[in-house]
Amino acid sequence: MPLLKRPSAQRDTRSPASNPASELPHEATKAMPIALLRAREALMSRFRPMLAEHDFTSQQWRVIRLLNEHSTLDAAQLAEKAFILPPSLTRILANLETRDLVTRVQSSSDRRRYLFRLTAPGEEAFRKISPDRIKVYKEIEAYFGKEKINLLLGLLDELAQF
Amino acid sequence: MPLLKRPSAQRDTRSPASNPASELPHEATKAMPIALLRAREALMSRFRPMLAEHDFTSQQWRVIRLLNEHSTLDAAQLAEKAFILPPSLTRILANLETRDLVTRVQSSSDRRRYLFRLTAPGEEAFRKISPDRIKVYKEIEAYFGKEKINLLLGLLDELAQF
DNA sequence: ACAATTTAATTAACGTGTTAACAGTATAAC
DNA sequence: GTTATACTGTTAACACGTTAATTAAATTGT
Repeated sequence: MPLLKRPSAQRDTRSPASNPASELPHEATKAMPIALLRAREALMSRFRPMLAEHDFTSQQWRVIRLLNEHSTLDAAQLAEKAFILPPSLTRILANLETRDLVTRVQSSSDRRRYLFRLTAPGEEAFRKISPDRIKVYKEIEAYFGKEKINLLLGLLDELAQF
Repeated sequence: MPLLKRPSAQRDTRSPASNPASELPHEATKAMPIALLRAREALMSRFRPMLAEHDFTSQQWRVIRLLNEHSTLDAAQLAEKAFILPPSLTRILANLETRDLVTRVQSSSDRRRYLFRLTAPGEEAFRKISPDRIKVYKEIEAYFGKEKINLLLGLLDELAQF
């Protein structure tokens, strides 16, 4: 991997075609967003087919999984933990309610808020998929190794605080 | 809007005593997909506002940037380099053509193929945005450091080959 | 108490992600 | 040369991402 050579590259607003691409200062940084995308896709491509067999998208599954862990959450908590924006979450929850996998109860202390929880079929769906999911986790760990995973996670967390 | 908070890895559905922490096997791996998402969002949240000022989405911009680097590409090459699926790319190119930023020419050797290139206004748009973009790259590097960026990139590339 | 502000969730509008199916063209098999 | 197969880009249908505006309820300031 090429390291940066000279700190005096000031006029690189010019076309990159006139400059050897590998020595441009921000070559690595420029590749980061897509590298993150590709890495994520490598993982998701393993989960998606197995979720699709049970008619779940990865986002729907994230909500199911969180409700299984915490039993009741309001929309704001779900949005934060699942990293899903409120408008998307509204649609996802409407979908899951229609399928009787999730129910909502209006909070009595703050009537703007709704508390969501899994129904019995929702819990059942979670238990049914969990083994497949764990199998994929094991494959990832076998390929990549737990130390690298933790190293990568640390870097990602630090970058996320930018 | 969403504040950052460490995911508290706590499962209270079973007694942890029967399963020591070292045997909670996939805690880290489980967090990877969202960690990748959060890291990417930290970056994109810097680029999006500045692109929006020029009426570009990040995907549209990726296409513009690639056409600036390679001058002519067909749809398959664009899809691969920009990591955008063909149906999305079709819509993006239609949008950019409507705005006279990109033109297409049917390949004479293979008439299924279309070669895309920037128009003069397209090149102008690229040059206009580039300085802002480079400023963000520098901020990222100042925060994170080039060594960590390259370390992270290496890990991401390796994970992407899973 | 009451108006102004803030907050939780939703709706609207548009662009993209994802899968499946399709039309037109090129290549391979025969 | 005709048929079968594979490939390129597109369309269709649905779900999610993103921003702005909206509704209803809580909180603050006075």
